[in-house]
Amino acid sequence: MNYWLLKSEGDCYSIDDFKKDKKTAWTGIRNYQARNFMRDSMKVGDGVLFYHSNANPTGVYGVAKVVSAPHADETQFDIKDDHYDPKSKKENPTWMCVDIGFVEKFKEPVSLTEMKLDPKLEGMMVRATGSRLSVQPVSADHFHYISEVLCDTL
DNA sequence: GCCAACGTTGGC
DNA sequence: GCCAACGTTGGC
Repeated sequence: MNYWLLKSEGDCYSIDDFKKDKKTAWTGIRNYQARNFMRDSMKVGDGVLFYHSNANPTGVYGVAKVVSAPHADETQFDIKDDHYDPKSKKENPTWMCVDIGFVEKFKEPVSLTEMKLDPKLEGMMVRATGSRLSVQPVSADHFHYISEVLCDTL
């Protein structure tokens, strides 16, 4: 079982939208490294930290889980979609996504500031400056620490 | 809104 | 294949 951190901009798709939807296809990822993680390494049941960038505060807002195998991201074929990719072919889609299911929303978000200050989270990818990757692997220890310890002790 | 860091593009 | 120019991300 693997663990991940997925980034979303708060005004684009928020944790409240997600809570309402219960389940969503994680579309619009147009970065090869992020795609490769979804395509090659994500499995049904994997744990996901739901992260908001450009939010106040920036940080982890809740937990989700992977609920589908990787499949083609349909937005790449939709000419009206912002993420339309004219180079991608139906027979051989460039971009893949997975579906994720809502698990919980934290009472208070675990802020990036807090995560950066906590020695237990040393080495976490999201702490690195210039870490723009929107799909990041997270260690089991870091996942459990954030979703079971930090979010309850605020 | 600013700007640093990063990814992608395209000329050569 | 190099690298400069450009566009985007994301913290502040």
